[in-house]
Amino acid sequence: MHIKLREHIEKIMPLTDDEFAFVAKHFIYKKFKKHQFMVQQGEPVPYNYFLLSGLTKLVYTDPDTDKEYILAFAMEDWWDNDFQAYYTKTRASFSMVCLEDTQVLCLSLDDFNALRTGMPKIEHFFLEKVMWGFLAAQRRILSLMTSSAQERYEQLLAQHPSLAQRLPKTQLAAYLGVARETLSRPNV
Amino acid sequence: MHIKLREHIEKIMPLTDDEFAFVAKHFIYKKFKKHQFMVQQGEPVPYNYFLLSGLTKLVYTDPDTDKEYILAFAMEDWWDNDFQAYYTKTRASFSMVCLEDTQVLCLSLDDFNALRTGMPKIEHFFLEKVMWGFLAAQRRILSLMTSSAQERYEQLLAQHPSLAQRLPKTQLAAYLGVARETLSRPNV
DNA sequence: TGTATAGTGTGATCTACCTCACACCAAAGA
DNA sequence: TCTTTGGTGTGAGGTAGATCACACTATACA
Repeated sequence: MHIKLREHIEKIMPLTDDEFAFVAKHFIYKKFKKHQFMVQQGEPVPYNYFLLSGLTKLVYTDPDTDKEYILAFAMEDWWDNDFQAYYTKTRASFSMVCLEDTQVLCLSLDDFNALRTGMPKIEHFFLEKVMWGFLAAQRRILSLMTSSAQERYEQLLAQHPSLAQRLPKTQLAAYLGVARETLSRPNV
Repeated sequence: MHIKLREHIEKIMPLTDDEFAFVAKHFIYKKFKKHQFMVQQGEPVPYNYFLLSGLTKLVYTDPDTDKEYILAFAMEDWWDNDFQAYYTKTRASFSMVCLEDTQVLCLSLDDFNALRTGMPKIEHFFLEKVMWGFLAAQRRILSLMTSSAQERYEQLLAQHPSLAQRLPKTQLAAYLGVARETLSRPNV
């Protein structure tokens, strides 16, 4: 079951068996059902999550309007979390919700820090991960500023066709920051 | 002159004199005049930049409309760049332009990699930096989705009053993704 | 097997914001 | 000193897209 984690890490940084054993023992396995909340807005965030299977969303719910804004989706082989709350041991600003049954490997902050100090190589891996996450976020900011709703929808369909198939339009709209109805309107 | 870099790094990770000497020798000093392009859209990006003083913008210019979209500002004690182009040795998608006379320390990609491998501790520093950059980007995405132009303007004034004073409204508007005129309209 | 519940399309308003256009003022450079 | 350039406010008109409302279909559940 941890084999997926190993493959995932070794895409960036090869590990000896001993090294991976050291990494693996810091993770614990959990499974969640569709609709379950892995992280709840307003609650502490004890773990960081690496998805083995399934599909999750990271979502901010406006307390006044109850409108949902989706910051990220995650599926197999992705990390997902309210990283800020996790990393600063504060309460979650977002919820992380299962859109399908989901299996994860969990990493507590203490274990994360133990990994970082006990095995400097792992910092290389996470630096790489976070850097690409940052660049993706920057592209999304640019896309929000430069592109129309329709264009952003088409970009999403082109870049993540699998996501678009697994998710209802309501969820895609909440990710794109547009009204659900807009995605059905005649294309200009 | 490198003292600012040392202070900057040591906010996150203390260094011995030897360690810092090793770090410092990978950087070279440069200065630029207001209006100079440190990075040019379409050109290679040989360096990463740590600002000692001054003010820069990272900007995407739409080739068709010539409209500017500002991804980031940077001032003293910040890093700024088209990181993707830098890191992948591809051509810049953005330009980096001086809005004031600016002094920087430059780090080539080879030197960056030499630092990372020669001194694993430095990965810790960059991981920390990039993580906070990622979280800031995520907050900006959320703000673009949830908040009106006026609200985003007020958030900016509240969070970065110094920036707002040093910059014309045209630049702030290009950062917020709104028309310049909107920032002058009666506040709702 | 029937009844909720989720997902989708479509029409009719409404509005925040863009665009264009122009006037005014301040700072910069010849 | 004059002239250019950069920055700002304000009006009028246009539009992408939000919002509200409803009908239709498919899936889940008792």
